[in-house]
Amino acid sequence: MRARSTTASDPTVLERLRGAGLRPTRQRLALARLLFARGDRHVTAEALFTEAKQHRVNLSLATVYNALHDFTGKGLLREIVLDSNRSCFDTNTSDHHHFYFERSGRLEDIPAEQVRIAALPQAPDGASVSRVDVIIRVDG
Amino acid sequence: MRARSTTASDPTVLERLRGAGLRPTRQRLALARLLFARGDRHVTAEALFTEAKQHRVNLSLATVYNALHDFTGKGLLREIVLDSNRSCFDTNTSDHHHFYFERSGRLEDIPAEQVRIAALPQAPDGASVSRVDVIIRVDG
DNA sequence: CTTTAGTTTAGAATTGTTCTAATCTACTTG
DNA sequence: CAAGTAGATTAGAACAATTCTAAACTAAAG
Ligand SMILES: [Mn+2]
Ligand SMILES: [Mn+2]
Ligand SMILES: [Zn+2]
Ligand SMILES: [Zn+2]
Repeated sequence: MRARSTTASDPTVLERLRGAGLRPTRQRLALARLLFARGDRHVTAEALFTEAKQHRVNLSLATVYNALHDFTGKGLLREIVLDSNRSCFDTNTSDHHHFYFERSGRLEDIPAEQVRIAALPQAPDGASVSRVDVIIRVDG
Repeated sequence: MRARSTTASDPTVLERLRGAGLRPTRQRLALARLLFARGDRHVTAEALFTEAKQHRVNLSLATVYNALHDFTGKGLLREIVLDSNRSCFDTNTSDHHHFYFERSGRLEDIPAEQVRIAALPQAPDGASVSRVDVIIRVDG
């Protein structure tokens, strides 16, 4: 990992943070790299913190929480609640749902098209639906 | 509250506990009365504890947690996860879904018939779906 | 540069929940 | 009924996840 190399993938991550109106600090850049480097991910604050340490990124757990919340606030991440006592952040912010493997705690995406909601009771006056979460809990 | 009055509604609650294979202790009876007395409810451990205190029912928070988990284990309640950091128990154990009013934190039932799931990616080999949760998050 | 508003940090504090070990009690048996 | 016992309750300690605090830092603006 040698020092803090400004690799080829950085410009993208940097633009991403700037575009969201977030200062591209060393810590945020490092976390954004870990989060968005490859494909969609579902992470926990603690897991991301551990991963950062493994990559020799020095930051505090508080910063990981700050970043996850800031990213979520700017729409770069989405928070998923599965298990009280542990929140999970999803790098896939498009409309989709989840399989939740209760045994392993793993999450797997389900494309939005595969789920169709037939009808809905009137979302009460002046109330707008902000999101529909479908979580399919699986034993295996 | 004058002693532990065996009111008219007790027999039902008592049978309910016995039927589930749970000893009808004073604390469980009191909590079951609060929970099942009228219509479906969504409660938090802390909220139920507060409610019990208001009704001059003396028990500890640990007992509330124990009871909620025991009841859930026996199928008398169902646990809903909405908000990391707070689990919520539902006295309606039939198949149904929820509106979640993010502002107020209130939950409202949606009958199962009103939601239809079109298709599902193969629930991986040997894995069985234990439950499908649909949570419609509403702003209002 | 200098300034400043936003960010990070360590550690303390809070919150929700679970655990422990002692005490109690509902129910069985005699 | 009178033990006896498995199961339940309890206070308080312990834990784990998360948030807060206030001081030190730093990106970006001037
Ligand atoms: Mn976590
Ligand atoms: Mn917690
Ligand atoms: Zn996802
Ligand atoms: Zn419900």
